[in-house]
Amino acid sequence: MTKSIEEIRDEFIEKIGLLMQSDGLPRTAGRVMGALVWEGSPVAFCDLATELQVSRGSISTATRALIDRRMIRRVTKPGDRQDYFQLAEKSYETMVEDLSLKFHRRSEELYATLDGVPECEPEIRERVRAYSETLESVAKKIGELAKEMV
Amino acid sequence: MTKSIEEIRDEFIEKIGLLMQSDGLPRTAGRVMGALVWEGSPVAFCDLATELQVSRGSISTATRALIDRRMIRRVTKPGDRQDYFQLAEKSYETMVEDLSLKFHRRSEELYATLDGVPECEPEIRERVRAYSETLESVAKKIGELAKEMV
DNA sequence: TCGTGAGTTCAGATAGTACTAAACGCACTT
DNA sequence: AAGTGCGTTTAGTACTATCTGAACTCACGA
Repeated sequence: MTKSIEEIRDEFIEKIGLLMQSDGLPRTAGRVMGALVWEGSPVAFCDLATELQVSRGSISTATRALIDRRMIRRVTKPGDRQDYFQLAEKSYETMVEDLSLKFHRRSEELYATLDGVPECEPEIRERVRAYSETLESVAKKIGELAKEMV
Repeated sequence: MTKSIEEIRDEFIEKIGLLMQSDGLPRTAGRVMGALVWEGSPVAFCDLATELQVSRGSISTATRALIDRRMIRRVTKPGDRQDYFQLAEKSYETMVEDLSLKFHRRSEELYATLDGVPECEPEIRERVRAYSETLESVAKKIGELAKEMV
C-alpha cells in the first residue's frame, strides 16, 4: 500500500511546520506556510482552518506572522468577501535575506558589548569580538546567496 | 555612572543565553557558554552554579549539551576533584559547521518528500524542490565559511 | 570500610507559549 | 437600520520544556 497524495501532503505540511517552529515561529504558522507551498494557488482563510484543523483565531495569528515576514500575501477576489492567501513572490529569497539579517543583528548586538569592556581586558575583548565577527561572517555569506538568487 | 565590569559581563552572559536559546538550546546552556567565553580560562562546576544562580542539576544538563555540541570541554586539575569547563578550541568553527549541517539535514528531509509526489504534479514537485534547494544552498554557503575559518 | 565531596538523575514544580472559543468590530446587503 | 458573514482580539486553558531539590552513585582519603 503506497501513500495517498493527501498523506504525502500532510506529511509535507507537518515537516514545514516543525522546520519553521525550530526557527521560532508558531508551529501553526509553519503549517500554513507548508499548505501554501503545496497548493501554490490562493487558499481561502476558512479552508486553512478546516484543512489544518485549527481555530480561525490561530489562522489569523499565523497568517499575520507570515505576512510580517513577507513569506505570504493576502489576496482578495472580486465579489468574494473571504481573504485568500498565497506564497509571496520571491518568498525563498525573502527567507534567505531575513536569515542573513538575523545573524547580522545578533552580531551587532554582541559587538555593542565591546563598548563596555575596558581596554585593559584585551583578551576578553578579543573573544567577544571573535564571536561577533563569526556571526557577521555568517550573515555576509548568506547575504551573498540572497543576492545570487535575484 | 558608568557600568561596572561585572554588569557588562552579566549583560553579555544574558545576551549569549538568549542568542543560544533562539537556536534551540536551554537558556542556561547559553549562559554557561557566555560565562566561558567571557572567562576564557577554565571555570569550576560549582562556580558556574553560584555565579549563574542556578542549581547544580541545571549546570550538569547544560554542560553536557554544550559538550555534545563540541562547544566546550571538560577539564580537570591534578589534586582537585572538581570538574572545570572551558571553551573548546575551534568552538566558533564548530558552531558554523553545525549550522551548515543543520540546514543540510533540513534540506534532505524535504527532498525525501519528493519521492512521494507523483510525476503528474510537476508544479508541486517544483515548489518542494525549490524549497529544499534553497536550504541546501544555505548549507553550502555556510559550509564554505566553515572551511575558510580553518 | 566508612565518610566526604564530587557530578548525575529524576520526580515534581514552574514558566512561557500557543491554542481554543467566544465576544467583538467592521463592511456589505437587504 | 438590521442582519449576515467575515477576520481579529482576548481571556482562559493546555501543553511543553526547563529548572529545582533531593536522592543517588562513584571515587578517594582517613
